[in-house]
Amino acid sequence: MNSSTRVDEGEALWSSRSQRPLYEVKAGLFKGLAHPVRVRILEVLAHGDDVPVAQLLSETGLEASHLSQHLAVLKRHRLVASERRASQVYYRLAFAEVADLLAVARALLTEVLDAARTELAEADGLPALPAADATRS
Amino acid sequence: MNSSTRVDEGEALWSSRSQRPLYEVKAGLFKGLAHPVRVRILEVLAHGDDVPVAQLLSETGLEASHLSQHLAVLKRHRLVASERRASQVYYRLAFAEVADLLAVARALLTEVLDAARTELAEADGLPALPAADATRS
DNA sequence: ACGCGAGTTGATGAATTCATCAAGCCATCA
DNA sequence: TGATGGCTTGATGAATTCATCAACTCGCGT
Repeated sequence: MNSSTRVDEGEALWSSRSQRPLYEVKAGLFKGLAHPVRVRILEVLAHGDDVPVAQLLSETGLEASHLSQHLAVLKRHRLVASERRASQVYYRLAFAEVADLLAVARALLTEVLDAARTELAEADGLPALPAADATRS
Repeated sequence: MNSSTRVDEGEALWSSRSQRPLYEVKAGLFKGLAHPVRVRILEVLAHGDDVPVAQLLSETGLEASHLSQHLAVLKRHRLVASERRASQVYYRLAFAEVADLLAVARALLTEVLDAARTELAEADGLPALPAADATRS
């Protein structure tokens, strides 16, 4: 990756004057979502609002620092927001659209996986299976 | 393009029996989208259907092999499909949902960028600017 | 003030992804 | 058939992202 043009990581998505082409910004957004742990976190947040880190910790079974790093990435991308109340920190999606994005992604995935399954079946001359539903998660 | 430990890349999204947790698959999808060039390509494809490589080549100004590599990534993720007619190769989105995803991403981005802009303005005690519209691309 | 629990930050080596350059295929045309 | 345009594939070093550990900050109870 071209080092001179690099303006990323630190500012992640927005880059002050936003003179950056939108497709770069968009790619940055996807990069922020491009990790299993982060997707998991967002999905948990998409369900219950204002989730304490402790809960994320137990639901994901991750080590605190590891989880925290990913939360930091999500925060840099402004996909989540956090608030400290008493001794605990609570996280939530920064925008409802984040949940929308996950939903659309799931819809697309359903298509893709389904098509792939069908293709494989055809290739093997097998009948298509009843297709497991991807309604949840 | 390593080969030993790699379980990814080759199968990208679906992994045969799909016993892989959905959030991993989803992360894989986002990974496939996580690059400026690939976003650009998808946006071009989202507009005109059945685009010849030559057009992508000129619209992006990329070197042929570079473009091709990204097209290959998109194809592995099954986001695009290609077809060879005579001497040229044509690409198109594999599913309409891909365009949906891009659209939702743009909507989210609008929110994020807008919020960020507002925040910055407030921090500087400046009045919010008229906000450039991100309707296109 | 001291000790802790709850999280976050920093540093570092390992694993991935990128960009580039050199070859390699496939049609089409001379 | 040999040459060419139009793409794709492979290989490799450079740049990034990840996972892990250790150190550190913030509140709260004693």
